[in-house]
Amino acid sequence: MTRRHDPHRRQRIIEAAVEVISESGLAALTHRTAAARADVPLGSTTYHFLSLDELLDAAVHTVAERNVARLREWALSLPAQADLSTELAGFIVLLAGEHRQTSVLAYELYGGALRRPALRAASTSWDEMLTEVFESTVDAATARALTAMFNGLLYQALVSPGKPEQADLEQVLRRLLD
Amino acid sequence: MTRRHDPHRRQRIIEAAVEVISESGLAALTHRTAAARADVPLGSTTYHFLSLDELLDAAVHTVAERNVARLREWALSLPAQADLSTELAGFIVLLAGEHRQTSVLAYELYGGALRRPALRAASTSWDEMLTEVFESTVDAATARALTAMFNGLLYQALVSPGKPEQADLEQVLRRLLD
DNA sequence: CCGGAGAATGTACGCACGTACACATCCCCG
DNA sequence: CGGGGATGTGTACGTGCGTACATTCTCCGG
Repeated sequence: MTRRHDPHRRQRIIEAAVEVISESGLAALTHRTAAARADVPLGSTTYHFLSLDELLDAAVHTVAERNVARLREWALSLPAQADLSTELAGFIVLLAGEHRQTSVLAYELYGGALRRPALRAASTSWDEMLTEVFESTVDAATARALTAMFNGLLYQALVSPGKPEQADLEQVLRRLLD
Repeated sequence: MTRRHDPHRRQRIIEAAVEVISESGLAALTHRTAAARADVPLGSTTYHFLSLDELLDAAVHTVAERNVARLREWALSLPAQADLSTELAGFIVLLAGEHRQTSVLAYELYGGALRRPALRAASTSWDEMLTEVFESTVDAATARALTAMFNGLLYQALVSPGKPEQADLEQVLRRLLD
């Protein structure tokens, strides 16, 4: 039962922390919730992470990396002659639906980054990747506009009850892209 | 010294709570911080508010009302033939500069609203007022696009160090509005 | 003018938290 | 193969929190 030797203990704790903040939010992460989730004793989390902030940083960094990776994959999977408005509207629907939990956490991080510099890298890397992706298709100013608009639309989709309508989103995006 | 009778005690506590969350964030609001800020004993906050959530709700409601009022005032002060891109860029600079504290709180509320339904009304009312203002100038879909973009741009301005450049913002906004 | 209802106060309780630390265990290398 | 450093564990301490509540005070209506 007791896993006395566990070479991946540290990584497992980070993974547990990611699960906790994904499901229950940043405020829910404590040494105890992470330890319970990872099925390790309390002392283990304080041994591997000198402070709770250090654990939070590791978890947030992991989440940010995965978000950016997902975005990159999506961009690479786009058809060559794709209509950006259609594709982006579909991506928003996907992120607000199937990947809702991750997206909610992303915008919770957004809000938190305004007061906690440690979280800033996560939101910045997301914005930079968005702009980078868009700049391969449109000019720099439009890419910046699109990044801002994408974030605004995705947030609205997340905060509103019910599924967003892809057709509506597409129409709105066309105001900028057509 | 002891103010045994105070007809506006409840309102003063709400005001203190607004100050606390404006300066130090949502997480900083406790019965004790609010009481200290209002210069009343701890028992006073628990007497006037059955729970901390009730106090938080009152404070958030107050903040949301003021934000919406400021937005309405700004809209009414616009010159008749104003260029919307220029004016909006200036408004973003103003909100990210002089009114930074309030704006930071607004987007902290945005993030929090995703997990705490009690905060949702605050972010929703802001979005609705924005869209309402824009619809007096542009069509509905553009207004929605502009609301999303405005929020995205203002957030970026808040999270980035240094003052945003009004000319840059204006150029980005023109991608949608021209 | 006085009594009671509402307002105000101070204290206390129980809980969850971050962190520290003494002790147990394990692996690896000399 | 044995010892030492890294790893793992359980417990305890101090703090700040939300909340409850008995007590004191203040005002005002009859």
